[in-house]
Order: sequence, then structure tokens, then C-alpha cells
Amino acid sequence: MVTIREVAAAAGVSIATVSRALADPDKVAAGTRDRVLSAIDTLGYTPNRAASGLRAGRTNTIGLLVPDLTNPYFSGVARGVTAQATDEGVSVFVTESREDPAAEVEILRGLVRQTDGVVLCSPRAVHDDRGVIGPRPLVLINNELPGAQSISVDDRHGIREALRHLYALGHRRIGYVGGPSGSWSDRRRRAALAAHAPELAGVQIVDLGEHEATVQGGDSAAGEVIAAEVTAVIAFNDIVAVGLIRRLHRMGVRVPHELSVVGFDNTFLADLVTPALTTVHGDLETLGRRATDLLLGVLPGRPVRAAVPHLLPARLVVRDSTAPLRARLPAGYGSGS
Amino acid sequence: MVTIREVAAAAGVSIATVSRALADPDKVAAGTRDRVLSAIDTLGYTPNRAASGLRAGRTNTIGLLVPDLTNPYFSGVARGVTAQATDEGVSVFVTESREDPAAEVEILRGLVRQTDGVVLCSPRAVHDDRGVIGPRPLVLINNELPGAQSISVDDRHGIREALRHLYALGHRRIGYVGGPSGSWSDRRRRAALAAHAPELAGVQIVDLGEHEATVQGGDSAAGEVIAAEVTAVIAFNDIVAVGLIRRLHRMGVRVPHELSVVGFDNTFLADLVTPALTTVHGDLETLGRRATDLLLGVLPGRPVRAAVPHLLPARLVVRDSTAPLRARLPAGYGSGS
DNA sequence: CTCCCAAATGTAAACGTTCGCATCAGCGGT
DNA sequence: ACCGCTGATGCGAACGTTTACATTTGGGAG
Repeated sequence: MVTIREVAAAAGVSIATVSRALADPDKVAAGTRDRVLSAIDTLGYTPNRAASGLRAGRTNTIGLLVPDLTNPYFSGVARGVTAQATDEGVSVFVTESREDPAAEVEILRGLVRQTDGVVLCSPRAVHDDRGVIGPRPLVLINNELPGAQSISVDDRHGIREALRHLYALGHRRIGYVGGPSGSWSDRRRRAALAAHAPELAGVQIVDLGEHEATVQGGDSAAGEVIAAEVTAVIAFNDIVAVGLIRRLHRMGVRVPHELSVVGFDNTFLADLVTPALTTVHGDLETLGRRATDLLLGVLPGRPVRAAVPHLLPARLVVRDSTAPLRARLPAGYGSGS
Repeated sequence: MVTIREVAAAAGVSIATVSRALADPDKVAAGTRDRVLSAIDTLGYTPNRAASGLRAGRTNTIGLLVPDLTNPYFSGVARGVTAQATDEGVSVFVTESREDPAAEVEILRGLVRQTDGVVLCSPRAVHDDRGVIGPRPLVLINNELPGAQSISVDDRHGIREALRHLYALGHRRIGYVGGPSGSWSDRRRRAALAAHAPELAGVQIVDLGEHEATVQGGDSAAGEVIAAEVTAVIAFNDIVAVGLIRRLHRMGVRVPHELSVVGFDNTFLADLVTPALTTVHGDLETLGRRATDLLLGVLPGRPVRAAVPHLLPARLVVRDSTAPLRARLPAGYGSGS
């Protein structure tokens, strides 16, 4: 491995000059700079990041912690974070808590020591997290904590659009199939429902409980959904919506003919299942990128960056899982489309 | 940030002893060790990895490069790699080439400098890669290169099972909807088809071209599939299978009644689409874990580990996208199940 | 009682950078 | 011709470890 010393020798300058030529190009004379750069080029020199981090007290590495890497939602975010970080010359330690709050705290503890800051996505144990993180830079996705930056998609607007869409289709009694208890996003969406339903005359929101953010969670909601006699539901996310639809299908309830279902997140799944999901879209890659911007922005020794929005736009994508309200048929069979 | 010096002072020993108490516990007297450890505990000391890496010439970090983080196949692998590495006290830089061979080389170059070794999954530019990697430890998933370790799922056996399954259902003229040109896995599966088809009397394999490993790739194969007059196909992977089925469905061809489809990888998608996919399962998390084992095994200064298998078992998961051969109906309508 | 060896611990150098400070050359103003 | 200032560069310390080597101590063998 070629070091700064060899470069300095080759260019006939001191190592300090080489360092400067890289970090602060206009602190060295043009001629010298060229000599240094060409030496770097021929020798194929790359700075040792451990060494520079050691001296500078900075690692140029950030951490990302998500609950579940294989969940398309989080892998979208992970893509955004890694892409933006790479663009900024920063590396990312990616980790996964597997939805386990204890593991989350533990992993976070380890992550904090070896990075300049952490992007924490959809944390399950935030309150403990604060103690762990201490004064370190922290950016939260889908949660809020005093003293930390936050960013999320504008669910509130998504909910509003979903409501209006269902309203326009004639639905009045609308269910909400909730996410995991303790989920900040879930609380936020419930609040949005409560806030926006009154805008639409005659609309009634029915709480259909809290469910795991998995296919099984959707499965388990089917009974409640039927019992509630709603004509449409909004699900916590696409996965739950898919699980619900699948179970309903097996029970002989046709979507969208007998029940309209709206998902959340617009994961690629939404366009692959039958029926394709009407769902609230948020740009996950951008979410990850902006979170990274936010984090890098508060890192010492980094250029200050323009204000970053803390709320990203959401919009409803209409597909085949929602349909106009029809008179219910007695035997529980849809009438076809 | 508390350093080894403060710990040494608190325990009344030299920093060397602290270092030893951590790295080589039985090199220090039991009493001393306890004093050191409790000092570490009360002060909340964690070694600075940049410093230790600098001195020891090792980063305790590995790199992972995948073509597409949002692809469930790769996120499964990423989960395995990060999990195993975490268990071994190693951090992982996760990166993504977005299927771009040029980016792959570039990212790999960067990765190599700041890690002890790299896990490279389904590379698109392997030959160039070798030059980039130089003498660095490298483990390949789904590819082979002289001088590098390799690991993959036993596609060959998966193909064999898929063929037998279709054969047992009565299919004789079987199509293969191939993956991207240049894909090592694709070549391998073609070879396996050629090798195993002759074992089954009367079976004929029809090559249905190379396609992108995306939903669109499956879409675009539909025409060829119909023209080929096959009664069953094996697709490069689940995504392609899903795209194909969706397009066929729109064209009025019913799966599995008129055409049986076998996917590959058994991603969670397989169980969510309609019909649920019959597909070849390989354990992706284990694949990632073993790849990491392999990499850590060749890293200097790490305990030698037991032999790691380079081929992981595959098995066929039968669901609803395959069915017994039936006489074709003239108008292109299935007969229902 | 002496000597030697092993075990335990300490000392200090080294890893490859960055950065404050010192040095030096050249130049313009007086 | 001299002074001082500025811009370019070099020097050397420091970052927090690990580790080769030196030192100390205690105990057992002769």
C-alpha cells in the first residue's frame, strides 16, 4: 500500500504539501499541485482513511440502522442513504435490528462509536436510543426526538388524498387497518384520519386494530374488517394490504368489488399483486438521500448545506384495488367488473 | 471520548496492559484483568477502531457490493452478510452498483482501499474486477474467478428438481426464459438444463431467449413463450416469472391451466402473487453468511475456520403456478380448476 | 543461597495522516 | 537599500492504538 510519504518523495515535496494538495488545493502553488497530483496518479495513491480519521477525529463514515433490510420499504431507504453518502465521499455501515428493540439499542451503541453520525430509520426503541446516542449527530426517519433531526413522508397528505379518493367513489364507512403498536407512523396516520375525515360530509372512520406490519398482520385483520361492515379500508402499508386481500379472497370476499383497499408506500409489490394496489406513494430513495443530507449537514467540518425539507411529498397512486361503492350482494359474491 | 490512557490510569496499570487485557486476556494476571475490566466498565470505554486498525494494519471492516439493494434476492444476501459480520465483530460497508458494470468497477476500487476484503455478489464486470481487486481477499457469490473464493446455491439441483416436477405433471416440451446475457447464473442454469433433460425420456428444452431480470423482462418474453408452443416454462427468477404471468394473463392465457411456470429464488414475492409461484428455493441469508465466513477465513490474523461449503442446497417449492398437462383448448381459455 | 527462567508488566516506537507553527523567499512601499 | 508582509512550503507533534523488546518479580532447581 503506497503512502503519502512515497508520493511526497516522488513529487519532491514534503508530506504536508501532499496532504494540502488534496485537502486544500489552492493552498499550494499550481505547479507543485500538478506535480503532486501526477505523482499520486502514477503511484496509485489513496489516502488511508483510518489514519486520516484518527488524526482528524472524524471517520467519514455514517451508520444506517433499519428494522428489516429485506422489507422493500427499508431497502428503498437504504438505497437512498448509500447513494447519497457515496456521492459525498462518505461510507455507510448498514445494520439491521430485525425489529428487535433490544438489538436496536445494542447495535446503535456499537454503531455510534465508529461513525460520525447515524441515520436511524423507523426506530422501535427511540427513548432508550437517546441515551445511547448521547450528543452524537442523529437523524431519524419516521420518528421524532428532541434534539435530533427528523424526516418523513407527508403521510398526512397521503391520508387526505386516500380519503378523498374513497369518498369520490362513494365510500362513507371507511376502516383503518393499523400497524404495529408503538409505530410512530401509525399514530401519525391515525391522527391524520381523525383530522381529515370531518372535511368530508358523512364519512366515518372505523378503527380496525393494530397489526404486525407483515402479511400475517394483514391476514389477521380480515375478521375484524368483515365484522366492521366497512366498504373500504386504508391499510398501514402495502404488505398488510396484500395479506388482507389474500385472506379476504380466500374467504370469498372480492376486492375491489365488495371492498376497496388502499395500501401505503407504493412498494414494487403494489404493482405485482392481483388486484394491483391503490396506494400512497412516497419517494423512498429521496427520503434516504435527504436524511443523509441532514446528517452530513450537522457534521462538523462539512460544508453547510441548503435547508433540507423535513417532509417529503406523498401522492395517491390509483390502481385496481379500489372501486366505486356498489350495493352489497347478499351471498358475499362480487358481480365482476 | 474516553481513551485507553484514562482506563490505564483508573486501573493503575500501563496502557499496554489494558490493550492486552482486551486482546489477550490470559496474558495478564487475573487480578489485574479484573481491575482493568471494571475500569473499562465504569468509564464506558470502547477502543477506537481507526486507531487500532491503523496500528494493526487491519480495518475490521469488509465491503459488500450488490447490483441492486432493492431486489429481494440481494437484500436477502445483504442480510446474511451483515448478520454474520456483526456476529464476528466486523462492520460492513454496503454498496450498490445499480447493475452498471462501470460503476461496479469504480465502487469496487474505492471499497478495496478501505476494507480488509470484499464480498462481491453477482458481479457484472468480473474480468475487470480482478485487476481492481489485486491481491485483496475477495469472495464471489454467483460467479467464479481464478484466485477468488466462490459460493452459490446449487441451481443445478434446483433445475433438476424443477424438470422432474414438470415431467411428473406430464410436461414434455419445456421452455427456459433466460436471464440477462452475461449472467453466470443464467449460463449455469442453461448448462444444468442441457445436462439433466436427457435423463427424462421425451423431454425437450426450448430456449426462449435472454431477458432482463425484471418484470419487464418477463413481459417481453410472453410473445416468445406463446410462439414456442411449450406447455411449461422455467423462468430465470421469480421476478421474470411474475412479469411473464402477468402479461400472459392479460393476453388471456391462464397459468397454470394452460401453461405451467416455475420461478427461481423463492423470494417472498412468490407467495404473494396470484397464482403463487412454484419456485426453486435457496437460503439467501445462509448464502450471505457463508460468503462472509469464507472471506473472514482468508483474512490474516483471524482464527482459521472449519471448511465452508461452496455450494448450498436448493429445493423446489411447489405452489400454484404449475399444474398437470391438459389438452389445450382451442380458444385460449383455461378450463378452471 | 544462588542462579535462571517464566510470568507479568512497562516503555516506547510505529502505523499514516492532519495541522499549527516556523521558515523562507520574493516583492512592494518607503 | 531596508523592512515587513504575504504566500508557499517544511517540520514535527499529535491522534489512540498494538506490539517488540526491556525490565521486574517471584519461585523452583541445584
